[in-house]
Amino acid sequence: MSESALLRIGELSKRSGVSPELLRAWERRYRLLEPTRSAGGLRLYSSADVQRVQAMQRYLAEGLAAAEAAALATRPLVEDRDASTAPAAARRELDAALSVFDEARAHRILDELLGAATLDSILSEVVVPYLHEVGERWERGETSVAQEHFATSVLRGRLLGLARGWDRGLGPRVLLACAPGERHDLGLLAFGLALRARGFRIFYLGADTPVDSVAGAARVVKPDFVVVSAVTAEPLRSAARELRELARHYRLCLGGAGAAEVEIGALTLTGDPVEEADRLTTLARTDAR
Amino acid sequence: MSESALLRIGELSKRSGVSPELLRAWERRYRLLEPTRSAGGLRLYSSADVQRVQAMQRYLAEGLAAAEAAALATRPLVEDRDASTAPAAARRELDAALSVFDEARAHRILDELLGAATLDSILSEVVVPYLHEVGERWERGETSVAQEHFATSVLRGRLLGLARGWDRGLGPRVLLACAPGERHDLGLLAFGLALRARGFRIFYLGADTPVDSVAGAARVVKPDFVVVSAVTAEPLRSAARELRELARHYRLCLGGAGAAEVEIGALTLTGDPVEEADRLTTLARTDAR
Amino acid sequence: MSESALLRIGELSKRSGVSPELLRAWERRYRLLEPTRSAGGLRLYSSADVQRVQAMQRYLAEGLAAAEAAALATRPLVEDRDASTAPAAARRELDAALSVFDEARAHRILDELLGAATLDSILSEVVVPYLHEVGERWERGETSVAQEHFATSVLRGRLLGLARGWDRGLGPRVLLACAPGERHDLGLLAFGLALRARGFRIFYLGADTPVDSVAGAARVVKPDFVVVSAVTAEPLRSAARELRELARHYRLCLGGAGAAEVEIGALTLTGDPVEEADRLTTLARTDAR
DNA sequence: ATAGGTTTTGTCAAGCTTTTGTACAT
DNA sequence: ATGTACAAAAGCTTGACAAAACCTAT
Repeated sequence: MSESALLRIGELSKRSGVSPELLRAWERRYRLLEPTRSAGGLRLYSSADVQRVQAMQRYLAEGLAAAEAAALATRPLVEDRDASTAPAAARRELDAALSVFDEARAHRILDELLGAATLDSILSEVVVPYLHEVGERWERGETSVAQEHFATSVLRGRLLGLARGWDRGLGPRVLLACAPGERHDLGLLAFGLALRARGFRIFYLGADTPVDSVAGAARVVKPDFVVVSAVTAEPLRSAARELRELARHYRLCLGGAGAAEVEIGALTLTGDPVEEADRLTTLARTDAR
Repeated sequence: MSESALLRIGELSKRSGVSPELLRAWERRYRLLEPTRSAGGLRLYSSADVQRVQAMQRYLAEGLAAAEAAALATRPLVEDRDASTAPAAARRELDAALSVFDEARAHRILDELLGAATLDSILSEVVVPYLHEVGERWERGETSVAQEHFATSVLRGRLLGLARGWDRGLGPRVLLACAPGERHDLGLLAFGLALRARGFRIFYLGADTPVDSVAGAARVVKPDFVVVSAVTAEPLRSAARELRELARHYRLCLGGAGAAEVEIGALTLTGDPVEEADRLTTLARTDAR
Repeated sequence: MSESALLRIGELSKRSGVSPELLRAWERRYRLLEPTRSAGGLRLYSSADVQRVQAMQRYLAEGLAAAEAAALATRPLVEDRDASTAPAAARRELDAALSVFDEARAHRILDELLGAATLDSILSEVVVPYLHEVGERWERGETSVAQEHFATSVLRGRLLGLARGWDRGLGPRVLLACAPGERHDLGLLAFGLALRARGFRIFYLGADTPVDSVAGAARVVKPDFVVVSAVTAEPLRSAARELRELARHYRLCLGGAGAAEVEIGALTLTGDPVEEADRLTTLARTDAR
């Protein structure tokens, strides 16, 4: 975009789609814009002004009142740097600690993260990406099983710790299990935590659970949703028939990367645990009506 | 106890399937329920009331007369909190809670135990016997995989929670891993905790770890002891050659019931985790001299 | 989603699906919402309000009466996500619970913390700061003796529970005692726990212990380190002569804020228990060589 | 189980104010 | 370009109302 070019009000209006009158009104009422003036008194807008107008429009589109939108749009934008690079840095540090079996350091890093960020962001920006990374390295033969086991065990301990008491309360019940043969349960655990943060009650069966066993648990727990997850499609395909039967009695969702390629008429939750938790939340909300 | 959600009579009726009139009758006749009242006089039932109604229904289903059923349902559940008989009772309660997927109650029981007893005694008198019991029931086909998975997951979470940071300090280093193919890691975890309580530094790789991977980890960790464990003999036999090789470089111990029948010239730790931890402690102590 | 934006009632209504009239009714009747007002008197809702509305809807969907749902939704429950994980928040909650003598809630908070964080971080970011806070409030006369006693005894119980069996094992022995006249032992207790987490064996004599008594215990225990602690300098000064004598036979450390101003040729550990525990660990490690 | 009265809770209306985009005169 | 005016949309308060859910007592 053009850099330090100064725009007159007509041009700004054309670019932003906001009428000149309104631009002036925003300036007068909320001090949204701070144009310099030409010799003859014409307003000359800088690129900062352009950005503020765009921000203003975004906020308005979100439904904020003009006064509120303006307040946010004029707010000096900083912070970012920290918030955006911190997770990546934390992930690297975590990786370094875990790959040399330094559990204490890993815990220190996780402690700091838990103190500084929301659980959601830790899950989707540290834990899940880290798991992916480990998985890829594993495929490339760059990680030993021992390292992977160690890292997994440390993380599982932390996540299960955060999970304590996640079956209490009043929200909808969700029964979670990995498909038979599936050993990777941490993603599902992360999903469970994200759901918990949204008020669901979680019942967690963990890795490698036969479908009939899930059904048995469901009869006791009476869940509103049942989630069966797998990283590859194979475990889900093998169990397709049983899963369809399960879907007749319960609201079944298939989770994990493996769910993308399977078609058995159940909701698939393939993406980021936190986002998928949001989806399930809205689903549950509309259901409740 | 749990959250102070108070229900009105309609909701309690819906949840229990008992008509409001009957609920009021039970209250009037047997004082089964003790609802508080709203400002306007509506009954507000606590979770204790909910439980009493459920108990009442169970007793009625057993064929007791209403008066009898109510008498039993209102009786405060006597907890023989006697510390000496506690472990057995706690195990039973834990079992009951976990087999109906009641995680919150399981945690309460474990919390009380941790508050009242030493970790050693909890491990050797509650956790380990409980694991055995589950194993046996599993062999007799009395437990579903789901129940076993659920129970295991809850316990693993607690034990890993207690393990947090167990690699720090000054004691001898111990590297723990299950033999390749071995999936039962909780016994090994318990052993690790018992060792930790004696000052060892623990490095835990968990279930199903290839021996060469253990060796790789050992090169980094430089442990004073390496423990490889299995519940049956088979995984250890299959890996016998590699284990012998491992034993040439490290002080190797074989753990778990499977170790009893294997002969590869390593120290076998077949018994109770706590006792074996004591054995290893004296060994390490004499070593140090 | 959106940042610290303030919503007007229409937008909140659109987002939550609750009519403006009802939102106002909930505010009026249950004080569910606490909007700020614009200059002209329009309601401006924060994200906290949004969350309360969502919680309210969840509870309603569960079948609770509106009044009950609102009561639950207004009270920031511990179980609700990040409250439990962020140390600062946990400290506030703990404070709130203890200052109204709600022991059960305090225990719940501590349970969750123990599940979610490392003991180290709990000690240095919750327990110790909380003790400081109580101390300051006490000086300003804002806390009653009863509150302070209650809080102290609840915490002491928990910490002692964690301390169980901390004298066993292989690590260096540390004898801990408060100086004669010193009644504040919780900091020392926290220090002991941090040491224990690093593999030391702890022998704890508690508050107000005469120095010759410490010496007597030391003859039996044969500690590698003796730590005498006090919050103010006075108790240490009064006992200076005896302490010097003690330092001739044992490796003596002075702990607590009071140690800063005393000069008797012993290592002083004035800072955060966890950091000081780390210092002592490296000291012990180099010693061992 | 029914009858007759009460509480709770969502909804609506009337009358007035604030906010905000747009229009117009200078 | 500026300043004022204006009107539609959105909100505010007060008060009332009715259906659903509950109460007690017979």
